Amino acid sequence: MATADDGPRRRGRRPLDRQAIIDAALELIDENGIDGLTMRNLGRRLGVDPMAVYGHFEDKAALFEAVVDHETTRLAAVPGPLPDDPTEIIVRVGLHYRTVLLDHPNLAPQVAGRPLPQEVRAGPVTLSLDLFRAAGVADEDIPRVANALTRFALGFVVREAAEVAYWAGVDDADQLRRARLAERVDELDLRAAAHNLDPDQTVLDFELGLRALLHGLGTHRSHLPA
Amino acid sequence: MATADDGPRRRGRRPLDRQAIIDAALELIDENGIDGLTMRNLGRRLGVDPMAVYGHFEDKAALFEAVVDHETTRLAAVPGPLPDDPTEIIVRVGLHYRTVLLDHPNLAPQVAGRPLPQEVRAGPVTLSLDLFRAAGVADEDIPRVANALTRFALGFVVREAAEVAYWAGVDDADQLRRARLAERVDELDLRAAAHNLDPDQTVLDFELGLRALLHGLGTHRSHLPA
DNA sequence: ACCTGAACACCGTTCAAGT
DNA sequence: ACCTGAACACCGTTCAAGT
Repeated sequence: MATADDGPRRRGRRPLDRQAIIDAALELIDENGIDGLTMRNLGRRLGVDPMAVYGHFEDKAALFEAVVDHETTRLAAVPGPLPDDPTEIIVRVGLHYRTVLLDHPNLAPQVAGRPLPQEVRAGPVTLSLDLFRAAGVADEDIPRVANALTRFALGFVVREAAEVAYWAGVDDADQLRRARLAERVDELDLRAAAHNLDPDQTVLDFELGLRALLHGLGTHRSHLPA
Repeated sequence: MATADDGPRRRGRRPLDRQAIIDAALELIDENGIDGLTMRNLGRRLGVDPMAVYGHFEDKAALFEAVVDHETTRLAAVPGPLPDDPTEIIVRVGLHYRTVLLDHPNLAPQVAGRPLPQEVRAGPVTLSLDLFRAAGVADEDIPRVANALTRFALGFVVREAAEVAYWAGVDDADQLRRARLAERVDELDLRAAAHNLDPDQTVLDFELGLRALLHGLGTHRSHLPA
C-alpha cells in the first residue's frame, strides 16, 4: 500500500515517462476539452510539479503534437480478419477511422486536420495504390478518389463529434446557452436532431454515405460537367 | 485628417458597435488563428481599452459565438441566379458553403461544428424537404441523405482548410517543425500533396465527390448490406 | 451610458536551486 | 539526471472610478 502522504495523486506509482504524460493529457482532454489540458492541471493529475513535464517534452506544443501523433498512429491499426473484396476493405477502414476518432471526440478535429502518414505506408492495412486498383479505380483517378474518401470519412466524423458535443453543451458553464439550444432543437425538423444524436443511426448514415460515395465514384470515370 | 495623438489606431473613427468588434475579431483570427483573438489584442486593434468590449458583449465566449453566428448566417446567402434542376441547386449550395468557409479558414472548424439553422429555414435558398423531394429522394431517406451531404460538404472543406493551414505551417514559430514537414512531403506519393494544395484541383475534387455522393445516394434506396 | 485602469486569479515558460 | 519553486510576461475578468 502507498503511504498516506506521498502527494495528491500517489506520485511515483508511475515513473513519469512520456507515455504516462500522454495518457494523463488524453484524460484531461476527454474530461474538459482541449482547454482542459494545461501544464498545471497535468502536473496535478500526475502528482508532480508542473515543470517536471518539461524534462520529457520541450514545451506544451511538443507535448500536444505527441498526443495527436499517438492517436494518428492508432488509425492504421485496423483490426482483422479483413474481407477479401477491396471495396469492403475500404469500408472497414472507414468504419475503423470513425471508431478511433470518437474514442476522444474532443481531439477529433486535431487528428483529422493532420496528414495521415500511416494511411499511405505503414500499418497492417493501408489505403494503397494496389487497393484502389483492385477496386477498379483508374490510376489517374486515384488521388482524387482517395481524397474524396478520406475527406468524407474524417470530415463526417469530425462534424458528428462536434455536433454531439455541441448539443450536449460542452462548456455548460452558463444555463443561458442551454436555453437557446432548447429553442433551436424545436426549430429543427428536417435535420432531425434526435436522429443525429443516436450513435446507432449515425453509424448507419456513415456507412451509407461511404458506400454511396464509393459506388458513385466507381461507376463513372468523371461526374464533372464538360 | 485625424489628429496625430488620438490613440494607436485612430479610435473614434468607428463608433465601436457590435459589428465593428466582430469585424476586428475576424481580422485577428485571420491573421494569427483562433489564439490571435484576445481581449487585449482586440482593444489594441480597435484603439480602445480592452475592457470597453465588455460593454457590448457579456464575455469573450459571447463575442466568439457572435463571430461564428455571423459567418454561419452567410452560408444561407447563396448568390443567384440558380439553376432549375434540384440536383444542380444542391451542388451550388455545396460550392457556396465551401467558398464561405474558406473565406476564414482559421474559423472553418468552428463554423462547421455548429448546427446550421439557415440551411433548414431562412435565407434565399434552403436545403428544404421540397428540394430533396424534387431531386427524387424518398421522404424517409431525407434526413439520412441531408446528413450525408451536409457532413460531406462541411467535413471536406474543414479538412481542406486544416490541411492547407498545416502544410503552410500555421504557427511557424519554429523552423524545426517545417523541416519535419519537408520530410513528410517527400514521403507522400499516393496522397499527392501538391495536388492537395492546389485550390483549382481541390474544388474539382469537391464537386466530383459531391456529385458522386448525390448519384450514389440517388440511384439506390439503400447501400447498406442486408 | 460608456469607457478607463488597477487588481486578481489564472496561464506557459525561464531559471537558479535543490537531490 | 531529474524534479522543485519562485519569478516573469501573458491571459480573462471584476470592480471602483472617471466622463
